[in-house]
Amino acid sequence: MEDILREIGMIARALDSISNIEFKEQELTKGQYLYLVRICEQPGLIQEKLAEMIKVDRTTAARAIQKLEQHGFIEKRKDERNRKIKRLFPTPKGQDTYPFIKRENDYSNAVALAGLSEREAKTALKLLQQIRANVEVDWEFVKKGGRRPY
Amino acid sequence: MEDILREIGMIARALDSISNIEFKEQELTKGQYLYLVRICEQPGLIQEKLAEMIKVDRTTAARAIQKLEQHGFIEKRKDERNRKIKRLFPTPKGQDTYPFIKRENDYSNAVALAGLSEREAKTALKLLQQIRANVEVDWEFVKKGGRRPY
DNA sequence: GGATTAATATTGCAAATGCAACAAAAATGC
DNA sequence: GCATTTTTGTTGCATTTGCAATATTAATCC
Repeated sequence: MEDILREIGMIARALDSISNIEFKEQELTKGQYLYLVRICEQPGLIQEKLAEMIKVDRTTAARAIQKLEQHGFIEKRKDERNRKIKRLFPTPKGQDTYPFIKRENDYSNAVALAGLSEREAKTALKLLQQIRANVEVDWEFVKKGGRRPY
Repeated sequence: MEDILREIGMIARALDSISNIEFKEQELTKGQYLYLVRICEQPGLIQEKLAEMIKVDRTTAARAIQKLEQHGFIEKRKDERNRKIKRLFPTPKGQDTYPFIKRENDYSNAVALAGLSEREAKTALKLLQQIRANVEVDWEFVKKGGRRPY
């Protein structure tokens, strides 16, 4: 059984750490870039879905989003149809920040894939998508209090 | 350019979240399992190297290790040759906890690889190892204050 | 050998993270 | 239509996380 967990953990922490350092220039504190890019790409998203996408606790997402709002990167708008939800939209400031984040992420991605052929990169993406799909089932199960048999 | 960053981030956060929930039974708080497994597998390790292995800030590692010591999972021993370093060793309690962590990690790994052939799993590991090697160069560079050109 | 630099460890702060608990609106069941 | 459950959002509290700054020993440079 190949142990891919540790590799994935190391890669994720290293890249996240790099991003957090580099995004300080944009006045974004730890983790906020994760939320902002997704809100820019899918305006109107609600925070519950965003937490699911990112795989983070609901309350963590709530506070990160609150900070983004306080610092003028995004705004929350009430929905007339459904008074329970608040839709998230980037402000002009948020939209201005987006290209910077995208460029940094693209660079990190290129660094990560260095030395791999086009074909290998495609394979990596495909395998990772499958792994992610597998893992998110368990994540939702355990998050809701489920107990895994091992 | 395939965007593997987000997939890796999602997978890592989901698995880490699952582990943190499941290891509460072992009285391990957030992240501590990462350090404990490695100390069990490489007794005598020093905390600086451990932080590098895990890809986490030195001070974060310092405090996680301090907690593990306070709760009796590991102990720090002074080195006679080099008075600068402290070597880390699991206590009997730590060693008792190790198999539980290993079993959980193995299970998560199996879940992650579900639906992949033996060959695909091997490929995934190989690609991830390469990606990790690529990424750790930049991590160390940026951690030391280096500025990446993007 | 003495001065400078690097490696290792620690502490002070400020901030993010996440569980528990709560609230309110919507969806579902009968 | 009403009771129950689910969805979505928030706040309190304890904890981890990480940057900056400091201390101490070891290693390197002339």
